[in-house]
Amino acid sequence: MRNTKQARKRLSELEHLVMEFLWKAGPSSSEQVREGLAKRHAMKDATARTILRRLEEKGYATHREEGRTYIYSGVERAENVAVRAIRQIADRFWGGSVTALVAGLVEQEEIDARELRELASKLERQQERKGKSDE
Amino acid sequence: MRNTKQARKRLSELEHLVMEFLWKAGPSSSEQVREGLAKRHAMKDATARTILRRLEEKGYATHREEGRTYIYSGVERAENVAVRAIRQIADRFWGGSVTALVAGLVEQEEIDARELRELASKLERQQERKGKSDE
DNA sequence: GTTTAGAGTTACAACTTGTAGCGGTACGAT
DNA sequence: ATCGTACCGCTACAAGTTGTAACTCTAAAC
Repeated sequence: MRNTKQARKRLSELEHLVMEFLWKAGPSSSEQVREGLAKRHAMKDATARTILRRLEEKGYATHREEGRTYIYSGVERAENVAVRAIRQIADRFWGGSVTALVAGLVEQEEIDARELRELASKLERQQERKGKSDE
Repeated sequence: MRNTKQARKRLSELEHLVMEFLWKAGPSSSEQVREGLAKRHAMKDATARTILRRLEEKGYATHREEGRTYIYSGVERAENVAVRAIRQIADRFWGGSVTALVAGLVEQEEIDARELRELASKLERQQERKGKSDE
C-alpha cells in the first residue's frame, strides 16, 4: 500500500482551520466541527463533511464510527505537524539548521535573547529531571 | 473561494525554488534563473519568465530594466519571509507565542536544550554589545 | 409509516500551477 | 537596410485544488 511515509500534502486555509479545531476540541463529529467553526467560518454540513473527508484522504485525520456518526480526530499531534512545517522552513532558508533558524528569530526580534536563555535554562532543568527519573 | 484579503499569497513549489535562487544568487535575469535552476528543475525560458512575473504579481519580487533585460530581485530579505512563515505557524499551533514554539522544538527534539541555552547566551552577549554601540 | 440525521456520491465554478507558444521589437552583425 | 536573435508582453491550456453544496440513500427516532 504505497502510502506509508508520504510527504503529506499541503493543507488549504479551510482545511487548516478544521484541523485546528480538531486539535483543540479533540475528536469531533462533522456537525460539531461545523458548529464550532460557525463564527470563524460558516458552512453547510455537507461542506464540513467534504473537508473532513479530504483531510482523511490527505492523511491528516481519521475517523471512527460511533453509532452512525463519524467521529474525526487528528492522526498526529499538532506539534508534529507544526514541527514538520518548521523543519521545512529551516531547510529552505537556513540550510536545514534549526539552530540557525532560532538565531534568525532572535535577530528578527521575534523573541528576545534573554527570554530565550531563560526558557532554555528552564527546559534544560526539566530535561535533567526527566533524564534522572528515566534511569 | 474569494481570496480578497491580501496577506501575501503562498508560493508554489516552483516559485519557492525561484525565490531561493534569487536570494542566493542576487539580482538575476530570467535567463540566469533558468540556467541556474536547470539541474534542479529544467524549464523553457518562457516558463521562467512566467514564474518571475507571477512572483512579482504576488509581491515577492521586483524587477529593474537593464537595457532591454529585466533583472529580478527579491523584495524582502529571505529571513523576513521565513520569519513571517514561522510566525504563522506560531499563530496556528501555539497561539502566537514564538516562545512556546521554540519550547515545542526542544520538546520534539529538533534542538537540544543545552545547545539552545548556549546559543541564547551568545546572542544575548551580542545583543548587549550592539546595544551599547548603538548609543 | 413518516420524519430525520447523517453518510455516500456527484458537481461545479473559480483559482492555481506548470508549461509553453506566438508575435512584436530593438539590437547587433552583415 | 536587412535579418537573425534575444527578450518582452500576451495568451492559452490541461490538471489539480478549493470552497461550496445539492441530491440520494438508509437506518434510527417518533
